[in-house]
Amino acid sequence: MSQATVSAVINGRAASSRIPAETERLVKDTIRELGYAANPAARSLKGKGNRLLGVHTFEAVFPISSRDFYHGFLIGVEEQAVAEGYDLVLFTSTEDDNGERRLYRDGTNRLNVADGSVLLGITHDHSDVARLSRDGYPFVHIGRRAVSGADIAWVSADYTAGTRDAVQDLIDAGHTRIGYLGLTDRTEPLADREAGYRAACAAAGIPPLPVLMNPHDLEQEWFDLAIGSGITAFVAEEESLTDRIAAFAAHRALRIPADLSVVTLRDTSGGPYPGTPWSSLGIPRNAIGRAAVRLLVETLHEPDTPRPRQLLLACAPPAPSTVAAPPTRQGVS
Amino acid sequence: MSQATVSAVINGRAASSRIPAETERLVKDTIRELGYAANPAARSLKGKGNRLLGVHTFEAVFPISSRDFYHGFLIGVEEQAVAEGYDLVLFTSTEDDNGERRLYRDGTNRLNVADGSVLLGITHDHSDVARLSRDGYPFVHIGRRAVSGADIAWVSADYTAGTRDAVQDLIDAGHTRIGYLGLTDRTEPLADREAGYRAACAAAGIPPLPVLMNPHDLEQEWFDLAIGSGITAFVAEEESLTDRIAAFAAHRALRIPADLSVVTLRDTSGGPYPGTPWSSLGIPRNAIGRAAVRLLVETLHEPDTPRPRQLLLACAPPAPSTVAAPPTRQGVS
DNA sequence: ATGAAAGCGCTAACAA
DNA sequence: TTGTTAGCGCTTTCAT
Repeated sequence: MSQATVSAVINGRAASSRIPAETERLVKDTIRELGYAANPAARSLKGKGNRLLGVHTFEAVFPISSRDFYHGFLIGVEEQAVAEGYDLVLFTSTEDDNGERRLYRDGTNRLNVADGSVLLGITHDHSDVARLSRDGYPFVHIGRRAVSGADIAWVSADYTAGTRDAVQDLIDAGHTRIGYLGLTDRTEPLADREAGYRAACAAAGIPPLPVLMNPHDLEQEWFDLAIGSGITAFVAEEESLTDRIAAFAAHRALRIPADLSVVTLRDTSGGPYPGTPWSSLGIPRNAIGRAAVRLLVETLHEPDTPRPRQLLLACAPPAPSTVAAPPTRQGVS
Repeated sequence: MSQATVSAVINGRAASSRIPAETERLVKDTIRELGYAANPAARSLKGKGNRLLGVHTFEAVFPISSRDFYHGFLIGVEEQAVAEGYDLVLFTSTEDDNGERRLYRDGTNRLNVADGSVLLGITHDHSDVARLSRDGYPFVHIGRRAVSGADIAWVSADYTAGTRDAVQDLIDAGHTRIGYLGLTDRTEPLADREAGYRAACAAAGIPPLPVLMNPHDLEQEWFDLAIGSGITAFVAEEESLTDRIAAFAAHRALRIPADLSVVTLRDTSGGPYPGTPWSSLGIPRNAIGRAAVRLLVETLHEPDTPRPRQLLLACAPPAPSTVAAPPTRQGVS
């Protein structure tokens, strides 16, 4: 009984290697008795992979801790990893001295310990991702990421369609002047939302009214002007923005949604009043996480099979909690 | 410039290998330029370790998902792993056909991919753990685990002292007949709690009144008997048990804690009434998780340094929400 | 049907 | 100061 025989048995190649059933049983029994366990490092050195999937978050978060934007994705990633029989590596150690999470550090690409990785989070430094792609390392990004010169695999919510439909609903409800509130930081997912807004406006022939500002720069004066100009609904990229609106509206005794409709484009638990959650675009985090892992594993198993490398998953439409028909204008009706 | 030179530079042995600073810079620059990354499988084959710490949960839970008993431990584990510069492997794939999570499966000990592992959860099958210990694999168990013939490293809350003190507080409040409610399943952590209860009773010279039953076997009749026998306080191992007590007490119009004091020995978010949480023993989950990783990493770095391999961390004493002085008996005062 | 041997990419001892 | 070389434990091809 040689090394080769044992290897064949362990790898289920007993039959194809024409090893007699008796020998196979003997090997298995001996393995059990001795407590032998194949060294994963050695087999992975031989190019067999180690059934490890990495998870890398660009922002410095503890992936496990719950109250986090990324947590929902992670659950999906984990569920699918279990289903595929992979274990998960949480890359938590990749923070460099500047507090940024890097993929490469002093020559060692940490991700390499895993057969493939799921990347999530925003980074403005696309160079690491580009390099990863150049190096041929298998990865899937959660969230659309455009990196010039590289065909990045990603899975994202369809923010464009989701926003378009949400704005369309406002239009259907009778709104004709709909404000769009965006952050100054234009990452892909935010640009997608804005594009959806513009598409809906264009289709309905109403004017796009986008404002890109950081929440703390928004002033009551700006709000009063907007309302004065006839805006009856706001669509905002984030809760931090809608929260400002809620405050401004309260100052002017405007009720949400009776006097003003508000939709946020990232799902939240908060709302303008206790018990009233914001109407918000639902992000299918779990499904995205699962899809990312599925895509990654497929790529790992059959690298050469052509397959779509970018996946868009539909958003859940906003509940109508802070959306209503525009108020009937006094003196107009 | 040879392989050895590069290796020395990467491993920070440039100085000790007396490699000129110029060569070192050249190597580093080239590394950066080429995007070279040392193969972690190969270095770990060479016995260098791969800075991966495993996390294995015996119960079939998704380690990441939050509302879980284990989540608090996991956060601690993760925080300390980050601090020590290790990445985490979540072993999610170790479920066998019977739905049990095994350490060994068809000859391959999955844990071996990580330099060491943190184990958590209850298993009645100690054989895997015993074998792991015999094989010399470095691991730390979260929760006390007694495995005959093996000196298991573990970190646990000091349930014995915590329970003792909690019962002592009841005694100090004037209770002299204190019921103990336990599950029929006697795992180490539960046995520890019971021991603490018995110790407090013995010290105060009051009778220990333990009852071991599953929640659904507890009947109103039993409760009435207990109250009739003069019991004025219950200490229970779990919320499922105190919930039964709350129901029984409600049937007899007994108020908690005015008529009956109740303490649970595992922290919970629930309580007998909305807004009233159970007085419960606080488990320092985060600290336990951190301590486990610290112990594991110490063992990894200095296997031969003698150190305590079992750690007990103090519990937080119960808040007084469902604890009060016993009612003054009618006709006695 | 089984065994011998090469080599995966690295590290470290040693030779030059 | 740098290069050569022998493994680490496994898989796999080829010879027996």
